[in-house]
Amino acid sequence: MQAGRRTLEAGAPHGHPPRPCLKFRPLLRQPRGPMRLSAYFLPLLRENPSEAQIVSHRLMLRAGMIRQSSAGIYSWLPLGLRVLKKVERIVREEQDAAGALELLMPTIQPAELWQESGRYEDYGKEMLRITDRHERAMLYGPTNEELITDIFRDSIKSYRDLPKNLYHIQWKFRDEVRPRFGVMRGREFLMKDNYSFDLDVKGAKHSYFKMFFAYLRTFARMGLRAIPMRAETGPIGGDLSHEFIVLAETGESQVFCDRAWLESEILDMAVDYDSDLEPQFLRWTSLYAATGDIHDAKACPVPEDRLVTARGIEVGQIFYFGTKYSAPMKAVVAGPDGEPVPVEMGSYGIGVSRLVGAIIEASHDEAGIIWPESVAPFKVGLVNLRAGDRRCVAAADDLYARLTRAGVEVLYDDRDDSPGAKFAAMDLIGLPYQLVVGPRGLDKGVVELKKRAGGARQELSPEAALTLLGGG
RNA sequence: CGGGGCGUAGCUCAGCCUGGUAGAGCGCCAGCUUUGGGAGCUGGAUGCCGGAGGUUCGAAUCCUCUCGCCCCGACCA
Repeated sequence: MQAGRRTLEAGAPHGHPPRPCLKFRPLLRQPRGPMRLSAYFLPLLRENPSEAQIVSHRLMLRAGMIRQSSAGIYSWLPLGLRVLKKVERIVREEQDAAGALELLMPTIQPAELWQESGRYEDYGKEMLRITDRHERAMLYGPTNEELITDIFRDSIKSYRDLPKNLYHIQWKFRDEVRPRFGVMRGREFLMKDNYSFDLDVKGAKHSYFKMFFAYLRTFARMGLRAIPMRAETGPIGGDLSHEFIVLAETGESQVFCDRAWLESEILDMAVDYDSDLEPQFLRWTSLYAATGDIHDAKACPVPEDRLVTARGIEVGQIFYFGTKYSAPMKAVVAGPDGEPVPVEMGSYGIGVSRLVGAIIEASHDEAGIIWPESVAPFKVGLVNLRAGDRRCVAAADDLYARLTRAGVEVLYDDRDDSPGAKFAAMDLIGLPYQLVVGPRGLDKGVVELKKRAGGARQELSPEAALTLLGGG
Protein backbone atom coordinates (compact mmCIF):
# COMPACT_ATOMS: atom_id res chain seq x y z
CA MET A 1 0.00 0.00 0.00
CA GLN A 2 1.26 3.45 -0.80
CA ALA A 3 1.93 6.10 1.78
CA GLY A 4 -0.43 8.60 0.23
CA ARG A 5 -3.31 6.17 0.25
CA ARG A 6 -2.69 5.31 3.84
CA THR A 7 -2.83 8.96 4.78
CA LEU A 8 -6.24 9.29 3.33
CA GLU A 9 -7.50 6.31 5.20
CA ALA A 10 -6.07 7.56 8.45
CA GLY A 11 -7.99 10.74 7.99
CA ALA A 12 -5.04 13.05 8.56
CA PRO A 13 -6.10 16.66 8.84
CA HIS A 14 -5.26 18.53 5.72
CA GLY A 15 -2.32 20.88 5.93
CA HIS A 16 -0.38 18.57 8.22
CA PRO A 17 2.29 16.28 6.89
CA PRO A 18 1.13 12.69 7.00
CA ARG A 19 2.45 10.82 9.98
CA PRO A 20 3.80 7.42 9.17
CA CYS A 21 1.13 4.97 9.98
CA LEU A 22 1.68 1.32 9.44
CA LYS A 23 -1.52 0.10 10.93
CA PHE A 24 -4.78 0.55 9.12
CA ARG A 25 -7.09 2.79 11.02
CA PRO A 26 -10.71 2.96 10.01
CA LEU A 27 -11.91 6.28 8.75
CA LEU A 28 -14.26 7.66 11.33
CA ARG A 29 -17.17 9.84 10.50
CA GLN A 30 -15.63 13.26 10.33
CA PRO A 31 -17.16 16.22 12.08
CA ARG A 32 -16.64 18.28 8.95
CA GLY A 33 -18.18 15.58 6.83
CA PRO A 34 -20.54 15.94 3.91
CA MET A 35 -23.73 15.78 5.94
CA ARG A 36 -23.80 19.53 5.97
CA LEU A 37 -26.47 20.82 3.67
CA SER A 38 -23.95 23.22 2.18
CA ALA A 39 -22.11 20.16 0.88
CA TYR A 40 -24.95 17.68 0.54
CA PHE A 41 -26.96 16.97 -2.59
CA LEU A 42 -30.55 17.78 -1.78
CA PRO A 43 -32.38 19.35 -4.70
CA LEU A 44 -35.66 20.45 -3.13
CA LEU A 45 -38.60 21.62 -5.18
CA ARG A 46 -40.77 24.34 -3.87
CA GLU A 47 -43.67 23.57 -6.14
CA ASN A 48 -45.40 20.35 -6.99
CA PRO A 49 -44.16 18.85 -10.22
CA SER A 50 -47.13 18.56 -12.53
CA GLU A 51 -46.61 14.89 -13.30
CA ALA A 52 -46.99 13.81 -9.68
CA GLN A 53 -50.56 13.18 -8.64
CA ILE A 54 -50.32 11.43 -5.31
CA VAL A 55 -48.79 12.71 -2.15
CA SER A 56 -45.92 10.26 -1.82
CA HIS A 57 -44.81 10.88 -5.38
CA ARG A 58 -45.00 14.64 -4.94
CA LEU A 59 -43.16 14.59 -1.65
CA MET A 60 -40.45 12.27 -2.89
CA LEU A 61 -39.77 14.57 -5.81
CA ARG A 62 -40.01 17.73 -3.74
CA ALA A 63 -37.82 16.35 -0.97
CA GLY A 64 -35.08 15.50 -3.44
CA MET A 65 -35.36 11.75 -2.90
CA ILE A 66 -35.89 10.61 -6.47
CA ARG A 67 -35.81 11.85 -10.01
CA GLN A 68 -37.64 10.24 -12.87
CA SER A 69 -35.53 8.89 -15.67
CA SER A 70 -38.34 7.57 -17.84
CA ALA A 71 -41.84 6.31 -17.22
CA GLY A 72 -41.74 4.17 -14.09
CA ILE A 73 -37.96 4.32 -13.81
CA TYR A 74 -36.27 6.43 -11.17
CA SER A 75 -32.91 7.49 -9.90
CA TRP A 76 -32.60 7.47 -6.14
CA LEU A 77 -30.86 10.59 -4.89
CA PRO A 78 -28.84 10.54 -1.67
CA LEU A 79 -31.73 11.26 0.70
CA GLY A 80 -34.03 8.75 -0.96
CA LEU A 81 -31.35 6.12 -1.12
CA ARG A 82 -30.77 6.38 2.62
CA VAL A 83 -34.43 5.59 3.23
CA LEU A 84 -34.41 2.76 0.71
CA LYS A 85 -31.39 1.27 2.45
CA LYS A 86 -33.05 1.49 5.85
CA VAL A 87 -36.18 -0.22 4.59
CA GLU A 88 -34.02 -2.83 2.96
CA ARG A 89 -32.12 -3.37 6.19
CA ILE A 90 -35.27 -3.98 8.22
CA VAL A 91 -36.50 -6.42 5.61
CA ARG A 92 -33.15 -8.21 5.68
CA GLU A 93 -32.99 -8.39 9.46
CA GLU A 94 -36.42 -9.93 9.70
CA GLN A 95 -35.70 -12.42 6.93
CA ASP A 96 -32.50 -13.45 8.62
CA ALA A 97 -34.27 -13.74 11.96
CA ALA A 98 -36.83 -16.06 10.38
CA GLY A 99 -34.10 -18.30 9.08
CA ALA A 100 -33.99 -17.26 5.43
CA LEU A 101 -30.61 -17.15 3.71
CA GLU A 102 -29.60 -14.26 1.52
CA LEU A 103 -28.07 -14.72 -1.88
CA LEU A 104 -28.03 -12.55 -4.97
CA MET A 105 -29.32 -13.57 -8.35
CA PRO A 106 -28.74 -11.57 -11.53
CA THR A 107 -31.18 -9.16 -13.07
CA ILE A 108 -30.70 -10.66 -16.52
CA GLN A 109 -31.87 -14.22 -17.00
CA PRO A 110 -31.75 -16.71 -19.86
CA ALA A 111 -35.03 -17.33 -21.67
CA GLU A 112 -34.60 -21.10 -21.61
CA LEU A 113 -35.47 -21.38 -17.95
CA TRP A 114 -38.72 -19.61 -18.59
CA GLN A 115 -39.48 -21.75 -21.58
CA GLU A 116 -38.97 -24.72 -19.35
CA SER A 117 -41.53 -23.54 -16.80
CA GLY A 118 -43.92 -22.46 -19.51
CA ARG A 119 -44.01 -18.88 -18.38
CA TYR A 120 -41.96 -17.43 -21.23
CA GLU A 121 -45.11 -17.17 -23.30
CA ASP A 122 -47.54 -16.65 -20.41
CA TYR A 123 -45.84 -13.59 -19.03
CA GLY A 124 -46.54 -11.59 -22.13
CA LYS A 125 -45.44 -8.07 -22.78
CA GLU A 126 -44.75 -7.33 -19.14
CA MET A 127 -41.51 -9.20 -19.53
CA LEU A 128 -38.71 -7.16 -20.99
CA ARG A 129 -37.04 -9.39 -23.53
CA ILE A 130 -33.49 -8.79 -24.60
CA THR A 131 -31.30 -10.36 -27.22
CA ASP A 132 -27.59 -10.49 -26.61
CA ARG A 133 -24.89 -10.23 -29.28
CA HIS A 134 -25.04 -13.95 -29.91
CA GLU A 135 -28.75 -13.67 -30.65
CA ARG A 136 -29.46 -15.50 -27.43
CA ALA A 137 -32.84 -14.75 -25.92
CA MET A 138 -32.52 -13.14 -22.50
CA LEU A 139 -34.85 -11.22 -20.26
CA TYR A 140 -34.74 -8.75 -17.41
CA GLY A 141 -36.15 -10.71 -14.50
CA PRO A 142 -39.65 -9.79 -13.35
CA THR A 143 -39.32 -12.42 -10.62
CA ASN A 144 -37.07 -15.34 -9.87
CA GLU A 145 -38.93 -18.61 -9.38
CA GLU A 146 -37.29 -20.23 -12.39
CA LEU A 147 -33.80 -19.10 -11.57
CA ILE A 148 -33.96 -20.13 -7.93
CA THR A 149 -35.46 -23.46 -8.87
CA ASP A 150 -32.60 -23.99 -11.27
CA ILE A 151 -30.06 -23.17 -8.58
CA PHE A 152 -31.87 -25.41 -6.15
CA ARG A 153 -32.17 -28.48 -8.36
CA ASP A 154 -28.51 -28.19 -9.31
CA SER A 155 -27.35 -28.59 -5.76
CA ILE A 156 -30.01 -30.04 -3.53
CA LYS A 157 -30.53 -33.72 -4.07
CA SER A 158 -31.66 -35.12 -0.76
CA TYR A 159 -34.53 -34.57 1.61
CA ARG A 160 -31.87 -34.26 4.28
CA ASP A 161 -30.94 -30.87 2.86
CA LEU A 162 -34.44 -29.54 3.39
CA PRO A 163 -35.94 -27.23 4.33
CA LYS A 164 -34.33 -24.29 2.60
CA ASN A 165 -35.48 -20.73 2.37
CA LEU A 166 -33.44 -18.49 0.08
CA TYR A 167 -33.97 -14.83 -0.59
CA HIS A 168 -32.48 -11.91 -2.36
CA ILE A 169 -33.12 -8.22 -2.64
CA GLN A 170 -32.75 -7.28 -6.25
CA TRP A 171 -34.10 -4.92 -8.89
CA LYS A 172 -36.92 -6.27 -10.96
CA PHE A 173 -38.39 -5.03 -14.17
CA ARG A 174 -41.98 -5.45 -15.22
CA ASP A 175 -42.97 -3.55 -18.30
CA GLU A 176 -46.25 -2.32 -16.89
CA VAL A 177 -48.71 -0.92 -19.37
CA ARG A 178 -49.28 1.99 -17.14
CA PRO A 179 -46.64 2.83 -14.59
CA ARG A 180 -47.79 5.54 -12.19
CA PHE A 181 -47.67 6.98 -8.73
CA GLY A 182 -43.91 7.30 -8.61
CA VAL A 183 -42.18 4.39 -6.92
CA MET A 184 -45.52 2.85 -5.98
CA ARG A 185 -45.94 1.41 -9.42
CA GLY A 186 -42.63 1.67 -11.17
CA ARG A 187 -41.55 -0.60 -13.95
CA GLU A 188 -38.21 -0.99 -12.28
CA PHE A 189 -38.51 -1.70 -8.60
CA LEU A 190 -36.55 -3.18 -5.75
CA MET A 191 -38.06 -6.32 -4.36
CA LYS A 192 -37.20 -8.78 -1.67
CA ASP A 193 -38.25 -12.17 -2.93
CA ASN A 194 -37.69 -15.49 -1.37
CA TYR A 195 -38.45 -19.05 -2.04
CA SER A 196 -38.97 -21.90 0.35
CA PHE A 197 -38.34 -25.54 -0.38
CA ASP A 198 -39.81 -28.28 1.74
CA LEU A 199 -40.22 -31.99 1.52
CA ASP A 200 -43.91 -32.06 2.27
CA VAL A 201 -46.98 -29.92 2.66
CA LYS A 202 -46.64 -29.70 6.40
CA GLY A 203 -43.13 -28.31 6.11
CA ALA A 204 -44.16 -25.94 3.34
CA LYS A 205 -46.94 -24.58 5.49
CA HIS A 206 -44.56 -24.03 8.34
CA SER A 207 -42.33 -22.06 5.98
CA TYR A 208 -45.36 -20.09 4.91
CA PHE A 209 -46.30 -19.30 8.50
CA LYS A 210 -42.79 -18.18 9.27
CA MET A 211 -42.88 -15.69 6.46
CA PHE A 212 -46.34 -14.59 7.49
CA PHE A 213 -45.05 -13.52 10.87
CA ALA A 214 -41.76 -12.18 9.54
CA TYR A 215 -43.83 -9.92 7.32
CA LEU A 216 -46.02 -8.69 10.13
CA ARG A 217 -42.91 -7.82 12.09
CA THR A 218 -41.22 -6.19 9.12
CA PHE A 219 -44.04 -3.80 8.38
CA ALA A 220 -44.69 -3.05 12.03
CA ARG A 221 -41.07 -1.98 12.44
CA MET A 222 -41.63 0.59 9.74
CA GLY A 223 -44.60 1.98 11.60
CA LEU A 224 -47.05 0.48 9.16
CA ARG A 225 -50.30 -1.27 9.91
CA ALA A 226 -50.20 -3.90 7.19
CA ILE A 227 -53.22 -6.16 7.26
CA PRO A 228 -52.80 -9.71 5.97
CA MET A 229 -55.62 -10.38 3.56
CA ARG A 230 -56.64 -13.55 1.82
CA ALA A 231 -55.66 -13.13 -1.77
CA GLU A 232 -55.89 -14.65 -5.16
CA THR A 233 -52.76 -16.40 -6.22
CA GLY A 234 -52.47 -14.82 -9.66
CA PRO A 235 -50.07 -15.94 -12.38
CA ILE A 236 -47.56 -17.22 -9.86
CA GLY A 237 -50.05 -19.91 -9.01
CA GLY A 238 -50.73 -21.99 -5.95
CA ASP A 239 -53.50 -22.22 -3.43
CA LEU A 240 -52.59 -20.34 -0.24
CA SER A 241 -51.82 -16.68 -0.41
CA HIS A 242 -51.99 -13.49 1.60
CA GLU A 243 -51.46 -9.93 0.56
CA PHE A 244 -50.22 -7.47 3.13
CA ILE A 245 -52.18 -4.31 2.68
CA VAL A 246 -51.64 -0.83 4.07
CA LEU A 247 -54.91 1.03 3.95
CA ALA A 248 -54.66 4.30 2.04
CA GLU A 249 -56.96 6.39 -0.11
CA THR A 250 -54.44 6.28 -2.90
CA GLY A 251 -54.08 2.52 -2.77
CA GLU A 252 -54.72 0.61 -5.94
CA SER A 253 -56.43 -2.39 -4.43
CA GLN A 254 -60.01 -2.57 -3.32
CA VAL A 255 -60.10 -4.41 -0.02
CA PHE A 256 -62.55 -5.57 2.59
CA CYS A 257 -61.94 -6.25 6.24
CA ASP A 258 -63.44 -6.48 9.67
CA ARG A 259 -63.49 -3.13 11.44
CA ALA A 260 -61.58 -4.71 14.30
CA TRP A 261 -58.42 -4.62 12.18
CA LEU A 262 -58.40 -0.85 12.38
CA GLU A 263 -58.73 -0.90 16.12
CA SER A 264 -55.96 -3.38 16.69
CA GLU A 265 -52.49 -2.35 17.73
CA ILE A 266 -49.76 -2.18 15.17
CA LEU A 267 -49.13 -5.77 14.33
CA ASP A 268 -45.89 -6.40 16.12
CA MET A 269 -45.09 -9.40 18.23
CA ALA A 270 -42.32 -11.70 19.31
CA VAL A 271 -42.26 -14.93 17.38
CA ASP A 272 -40.63 -18.24 18.13
CA TYR A 273 -40.01 -19.50 14.64
CA ASP A 274 -39.22 -23.00 15.83
CA SER A 275 -42.55 -23.48 17.50
CA ASP A 276 -45.73 -24.67 15.83
CA LEU A 277 -46.98 -21.46 14.27
CA GLU A 278 -50.28 -22.73 12.96
CA PRO A 279 -52.44 -21.88 16.00
CA GLN A 280 -51.07 -18.35 16.04
CA PHE A 281 -51.54 -18.09 12.30
CA LEU A 282 -55.14 -19.20 12.59
CA ARG A 283 -55.73 -16.67 15.29
CA TRP A 284 -54.30 -13.85 13.18
CA THR A 285 -56.31 -14.84 10.18
CA SER A 286 -59.57 -15.47 11.99
CA LEU A 287 -60.55 -11.85 11.62
CA TYR A 288 -61.92 -11.32 8.14
CA ALA A 289 -59.76 -9.52 5.59
CA ALA A 290 -59.80 -10.13 1.86
CA THR A 291 -58.76 -8.45 -1.33
CA GLY A 292 -61.39 -7.39 -3.82
CA ASP A 293 -60.40 -10.25 -6.11
CA ILE A 294 -61.72 -12.93 -3.82
CA HIS A 295 -64.19 -11.05 -1.67
CA ASP A 296 -67.71 -12.29 -2.20
CA ALA A 297 -70.36 -10.03 -0.72
CA LYS A 298 -72.81 -12.90 -0.46
CA ALA A 299 -70.45 -15.25 1.32
CA CYS A 300 -68.91 -12.61 3.55
CA PRO A 301 -68.99 -13.66 7.24
CA VAL A 302 -68.76 -10.11 8.53
CA PRO A 303 -72.02 -8.25 9.23
CA GLU A 304 -72.37 -5.14 7.13
CA ASP A 305 -71.92 -2.69 9.99
CA ARG A 306 -68.55 -4.24 10.84
CA LEU A 307 -67.29 -4.52 7.30
CA VAL A 308 -64.81 -1.91 6.12
CA THR A 309 -64.55 -1.31 2.42
CA ALA A 310 -61.38 0.54 1.64
CA ARG A 311 -58.50 0.99 -0.69
CA GLY A 312 -55.07 -0.29 0.12
CA ILE A 313 -51.46 -0.50 -0.96
CA GLU A 314 -50.08 -3.96 -1.36
CA VAL A 315 -46.67 -3.99 0.26
CA GLY A 316 -46.13 -7.72 0.25
CA GLN A 317 -47.58 -11.01 -0.83
CA ILE A 318 -46.87 -14.56 0.14
CA PHE A 319 -47.73 -17.72 -1.77
CA TYR A 320 -47.68 -21.40 -1.21
CA PHE A 321 -47.79 -23.04 -4.59
CA GLY A 322 -46.74 -26.63 -4.04
CA THR A 323 -45.02 -28.25 -6.99
CA LYS A 324 -46.04 -25.78 -9.67
CA TYR A 325 -42.41 -25.12 -10.60
CA SER A 326 -40.63 -28.05 -9.05
CA ALA A 327 -42.62 -30.58 -11.06
CA PRO A 328 -42.12 -29.17 -14.58
CA MET A 329 -38.56 -28.11 -13.77
CA LYS A 330 -37.74 -31.38 -12.10
CA ALA A 331 -36.63 -29.95 -8.80
CA VAL A 332 -36.77 -33.22 -6.98
CA VAL A 333 -35.00 -34.66 -3.99
CA ALA A 334 -34.54 -38.20 -2.89
CA GLY A 335 -37.01 -38.90 -0.12
CA PRO A 336 -36.32 -41.10 2.88
CA ASP A 337 -37.26 -44.13 0.81
CA GLY A 338 -34.90 -43.11 -1.99
CA GLU A 339 -37.72 -42.26 -4.35
CA PRO A 340 -37.64 -38.83 -6.04
CA VAL A 341 -40.08 -36.28 -4.66
CA PRO A 342 -40.80 -32.89 -6.23
CA VAL A 343 -40.26 -30.25 -3.56
CA GLU A 344 -43.04 -28.16 -2.08
CA MET A 345 -42.40 -24.51 -2.75
CA GLY A 346 -43.57 -21.12 -1.64
CA SER A 347 -42.58 -17.65 -2.67
CA TYR A 348 -42.73 -14.43 -0.79
CA GLY A 349 -42.32 -10.88 -1.99
CA ILE A 350 -41.94 -7.47 -0.43
CA GLY A 351 -41.91 -4.36 -2.58
CA VAL A 352 -38.97 -2.61 -0.98
CA SER A 353 -39.01 0.50 -3.14
CA ARG A 354 -42.78 0.62 -3.01
CA LEU A 355 -42.61 0.60 0.77
CA VAL A 356 -40.83 3.93 0.74
CA GLY A 357 -43.84 5.44 -1.01
CA ALA A 358 -46.29 3.54 1.18
CA ILE A 359 -44.67 4.83 4.36
CA ILE A 360 -45.02 8.38 3.10
CA GLU A 361 -48.64 7.78 2.16
CA ALA A 362 -49.21 6.62 5.71
CA SER A 363 -47.19 9.34 7.41
CA HIS A 364 -47.20 12.91 6.18
CA ASP A 365 -48.94 16.23 6.70
CA GLU A 366 -49.42 19.49 4.81
CA ALA A 367 -45.81 20.48 5.33
CA GLY A 368 -44.20 17.27 4.19
CA ILE A 369 -43.02 13.83 5.17
CA ILE A 370 -43.04 12.53 8.74
CA TRP A 371 -40.56 9.67 8.87
CA PRO A 372 -40.85 6.95 11.46
CA GLU A 373 -37.49 6.90 13.16
CA SER A 374 -36.69 3.39 11.96
CA VAL A 375 -36.54 4.43 8.32
CA ALA A 376 -35.71 8.13 8.56
CA PRO A 377 -32.80 9.15 6.34
CA PHE A 378 -31.34 10.99 9.34
CA LYS A 379 -32.52 11.05 12.91
CA VAL A 380 -31.84 14.71 13.48
CA GLY A 381 -31.97 17.83 11.37
CA LEU A 382 -29.66 20.33 12.98
CA VAL A 383 -30.51 23.88 11.95
CA ASN A 384 -28.32 26.88 12.42
CA LEU A 385 -30.64 29.82 11.97
CA ARG A 386 -27.87 32.38 11.60
CA ALA A 387 -25.11 31.18 9.34
CA GLY A 388 -23.26 34.48 9.67
CA ASP A 389 -23.21 34.53 13.45
CA ARG A 390 -20.01 33.28 15.10
CA ARG A 391 -21.75 32.21 18.28
CA CYS A 392 -24.44 30.25 16.44
CA VAL A 393 -21.93 28.62 14.14
CA ALA A 394 -19.75 27.56 17.07
CA ALA A 395 -22.69 26.13 18.99
CA ALA A 396 -24.15 24.31 15.98
CA ASP A 397 -20.76 23.01 14.86
CA ASP A 398 -20.19 21.66 18.32
CA LEU A 399 -23.54 19.89 18.41
CA TYR A 400 -22.94 18.47 14.96
CA ALA A 401 -19.52 17.16 15.88
CA ARG A 402 -20.68 15.58 19.11
CA LEU A 403 -23.79 14.01 17.69
CA THR A 404 -21.88 12.65 14.73
CA ARG A 405 -19.14 11.30 16.95
CA ALA A 406 -21.77 9.52 19.03
CA GLY A 407 -23.09 7.86 15.92
CA VAL A 408 -26.31 9.85 15.73
CA GLU A 409 -27.29 10.47 12.14
CA VAL A 410 -27.47 14.20 11.63
CA LEU A 411 -28.15 16.37 8.65
CA TYR A 412 -26.80 19.81 9.41
CA ASP A 413 -28.36 22.80 7.73
CA ASP A 414 -25.45 25.21 7.82
CA ARG A 415 -26.58 27.19 4.79
CA ASP A 416 -27.03 30.91 4.76
CA ASP A 417 -30.75 31.10 4.21
CA SER A 418 -33.77 32.61 5.87
CA PRO A 419 -35.18 30.85 8.94
CA GLY A 420 -38.51 30.24 7.29
CA ALA A 421 -36.92 28.55 4.33
CA LYS A 422 -34.91 26.31 6.61
CA PHE A 423 -37.89 25.30 8.71
CA ALA A 424 -39.89 24.58 5.60
CA ALA A 425 -37.09 22.44 4.19
CA MET A 426 -36.78 20.45 7.41
CA ASP A 427 -40.53 19.90 7.64
CA LEU A 428 -40.55 18.79 4.01
CA ILE A 429 -37.85 16.15 4.37
CA GLY A 430 -39.44 15.02 7.62
CA LEU A 431 -36.55 14.04 9.88
CA PRO A 432 -37.89 12.90 13.27
CA TYR A 433 -36.10 15.63 15.24
CA GLN A 434 -35.23 19.21 14.44
CA LEU A 435 -32.57 20.75 16.62
CA VAL A 436 -32.62 24.50 16.18
CA VAL A 437 -29.77 26.78 17.13
CA GLY A 438 -30.47 30.50 17.00
CA PRO A 439 -29.33 33.74 18.60
CA ARG A 440 -32.50 34.15 20.57
CA GLY A 441 -32.10 30.79 22.25
CA LEU A 442 -28.40 31.13 22.81
CA ASP A 443 -29.03 34.37 24.72
CA LYS A 444 -30.86 32.18 27.20
CA GLY A 445 -28.39 29.32 26.87
CA VAL A 446 -30.88 27.04 25.15
CA VAL A 447 -31.54 25.36 21.85
CA GLU A 448 -34.91 24.22 20.58
CA LEU A 449 -35.83 20.62 19.94
CA LYS A 450 -38.85 19.95 17.82
CA LYS A 451 -40.41 16.60 17.12
CA ARG A 452 -41.59 16.42 13.55
CA ALA A 453 -44.47 14.10 14.44
CA GLY A 454 -46.92 16.20 16.40
CA GLY A 455 -44.74 19.28 16.28
CA ALA A 456 -44.02 19.44 20.02
CA ARG A 457 -41.16 21.81 20.84
CA GLN A 458 -39.07 22.24 23.90
CA GLU A 459 -36.26 24.54 24.82
CA LEU A 460 -33.38 22.94 26.61
CA SER A 461 -29.67 23.25 27.14
CA PRO A 462 -27.41 21.91 24.40
CA GLU A 463 -26.19 19.27 26.85
CA ALA A 464 -29.70 18.12 27.59
CA ALA A 465 -30.49 18.01 23.89
CA LEU A 466 -27.45 15.86 23.26
CA THR A 467 -28.45 13.46 25.99
CA LEU A 468 -31.97 13.26 24.70
CA LEU A 469 -30.82 12.52 21.17
CA GLY A 470 -28.36 9.90 22.27
CA GLY A 471 -25.26 11.98 21.67
CA GLY A 472 -24.50 12.87 25.27
C1' C B 1 -54.53 -2.30 -24.41
C1' G B 2 -59.15 1.23 -24.94
C1' G B 3 -60.41 6.55 -23.69
C1' G B 4 -58.67 11.54 -22.50
C1' G B 5 -54.96 15.41 -21.59
C1' C B 6 -50.25 17.83 -21.81
C1' G B 7 -45.08 18.91 -23.95
C1' U B 8 -42.60 26.81 -23.91
C1' A B 9 -36.38 28.73 -18.65
C1' G B 10 -34.41 24.35 -13.08
C1' C B 11 -40.06 24.44 -11.11
C1' U B 12 -45.24 26.24 -11.81
C1' C B 13 -47.36 28.29 -15.90
C1' A B 14 -48.99 32.49 -19.69
C1' G B 15 -48.53 33.27 -24.97
C1' C B 16 -51.31 29.46 -29.61
C1' C B 17 -57.89 30.64 -31.06
C1' U B 18 -56.76 35.59 -34.73
C1' G B 19 -48.85 33.69 -37.62
C1' G B 20 -44.73 39.11 -37.17
C1' U B 21 -39.13 36.53 -34.40
C1' A B 22 -39.79 34.66 -26.24
C1' G B 23 -42.81 36.11 -21.30
C1' A B 24 -44.30 36.09 -15.69
C1' G B 25 -43.69 34.22 -10.68
C1' C B 26 -40.47 31.23 -8.00
C1' G B 27 -35.49 29.30 -8.31
C1' C B 28 -30.21 30.49 -9.97
C1' C B 29 -25.72 34.29 -10.06
C1' A B 30 -23.59 39.19 -8.02
C1' G B 31 -24.06 43.16 -4.51
C1' C B 32 -26.32 45.61 -0.41
C1' U B 33 -29.85 45.38 3.50
C1' U B 34 -32.21 41.60 6.35
C1' U B 35 -32.80 37.11 9.60
C1' G B 36 -37.27 32.47 15.07
C1' G B 37 -41.89 29.89 9.86
C1' G B 38 -40.61 29.80 2.31
C1' A B 39 -37.22 38.20 3.34
C1' G B 40 -36.46 43.19 0.54
C1' C B 41 -34.07 46.18 -3.11
C1' U B 42 -30.77 46.64 -7.40
C1' G B 43 -28.40 44.33 -11.33
C1' G B 44 -27.60 39.71 -14.22
C1' A B 45 -27.70 34.72 -16.67
C1' U B 46 -30.82 30.88 -18.64
C1' G B 47 -34.75 28.58 -23.87
C1' C B 48 -33.03 24.11 -30.99
C1' C B 49 -41.23 26.65 -27.67
C1' G B 50 -40.25 17.78 -27.44
C1' G B 51 -38.58 16.14 -32.65
C1' A B 52 -39.18 15.77 -38.12
C1' G B 53 -41.59 17.32 -42.34
C1' G B 54 -45.00 20.76 -44.65
C1' U B 55 -47.85 25.57 -45.63
C1' U B 56 -46.11 30.76 -45.61
C1' C B 57 -42.20 36.44 -47.13
C1' G B 58 -42.38 34.85 -41.96
C1' A B 59 -44.38 29.31 -37.50
C1' A B 60 -44.18 28.44 -30.25
C1' U B 61 -48.76 29.72 -32.97
C1' C B 62 -51.66 26.54 -38.86
C1' C B 63 -51.30 21.18 -41.14
C1' U B 64 -49.14 16.05 -41.16
C1' C B 65 -46.24 12.50 -38.91
C1' U B 66 -43.48 11.08 -34.74
C1' C B 67 -41.50 10.76 -29.74
C1' G B 68 -42.21 11.59 -24.63
C1' C B 69 -45.01 12.36 -20.18
C1' C B 70 -49.57 12.42 -17.23
C1' C B 71 -54.72 11.01 -16.03
C1' C B 72 -59.31 7.43 -16.14
C1' G B 73 -60.34 2.24 -17.00
C1' A B 74 -58.72 -3.11 -17.71
C1' C B 75 -53.94 -5.71 -15.62
C1' C B 76 -50.04 -5.94 -11.68
C1' A B 77 -44.82 -6.47 -5.86
